[in-house]
Amino acid sequence: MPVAHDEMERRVEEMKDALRARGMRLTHQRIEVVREIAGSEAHPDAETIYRNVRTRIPTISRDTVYRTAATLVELGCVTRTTLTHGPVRYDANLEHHHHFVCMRCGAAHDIVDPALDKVRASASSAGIGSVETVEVRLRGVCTECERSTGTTRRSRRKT
Amino acid sequence: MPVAHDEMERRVEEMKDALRARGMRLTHQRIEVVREIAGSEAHPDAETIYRNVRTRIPTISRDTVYRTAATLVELGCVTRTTLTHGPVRYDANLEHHHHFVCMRCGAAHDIVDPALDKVRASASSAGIGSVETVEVRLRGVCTECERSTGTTRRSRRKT
DNA sequence: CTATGTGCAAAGCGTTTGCAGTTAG
DNA sequence: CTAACTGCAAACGCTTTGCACATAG
Repeated sequence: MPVAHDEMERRVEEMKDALRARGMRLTHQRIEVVREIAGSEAHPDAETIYRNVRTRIPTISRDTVYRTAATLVELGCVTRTTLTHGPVRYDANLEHHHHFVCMRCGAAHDIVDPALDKVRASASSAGIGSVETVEVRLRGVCTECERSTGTTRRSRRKT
Repeated sequence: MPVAHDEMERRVEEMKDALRARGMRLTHQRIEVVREIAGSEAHPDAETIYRNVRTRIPTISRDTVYRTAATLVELGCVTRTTLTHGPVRYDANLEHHHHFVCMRCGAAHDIVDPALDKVRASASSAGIGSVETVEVRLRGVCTECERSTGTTRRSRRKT
């Protein structure tokens, strides 16, 4: 499921501004990687970004994807997360949200739920440290995989 | 913080039984890896297990650690988790629990809190899939790192 | 004894890095 | 123009695998 057009454009402009503010050049490679990350809700990994951008810039290299993604993370425009084992995945949704991860296909869905946001470090965490963020991770089987029992969409290790 | 002696012995016996039940041999290498995983609450990675077991069996190889850990995961005695970026970490605590992860040193603490267990898939997740497990991840700075501001205990990438 | 497990070394995957040529500003 | 960026290839860290020897049962 792609990000709504307006939201995507907003994100793209924000990232471009951040790059410019750092005095970094807006090369067409960078712009396409930015568009790819900003426009996806699937928390894509570097390989997926690379594959998709390659349809537009066939000469782009994986290195540029990795470097641009790392830059966006540094700039705070994107977060890296390890939702599944295997490659790091990039998330352009900066709103506070939670995740549902399919144990069969590895697909990830954002979950925005004010009820989950209430989960706060309670007495149990006292003495352990100071909590800065709370993320709820739901694991299960996505509706798509439930329908096609047995078949896996992508070969990604579960958990 | 090590696991309580009795609990550790219970876990060790459970794992040995599971290995026997599968017709697998209880080699001294396997037993030491089992003891190491069962006795740690720190969610150690393969390298840490390897380093510690090596003090008892100097000739053990990393491969055996990986293989034994993989076997224990298959047998359901241990779970693999990626709490931080970097190496997979093993968790011998099968009780339902949550995690606090220090963003500075990467240390992980188990959190058992019935209040957190109440977090359930609410309306928001409807239509996404069927939820099987819920894990709450708290991120922040552990008390130890708060005390020694600036210094990091271990060099592990945060988040 | 003999099937299983071990250590070794080599390969695998995802990712990072040094370099020389390329390009945005 | 020239500093910044790219693509390449090589290196990296973590993990898995094929093989011949070693050992638990």
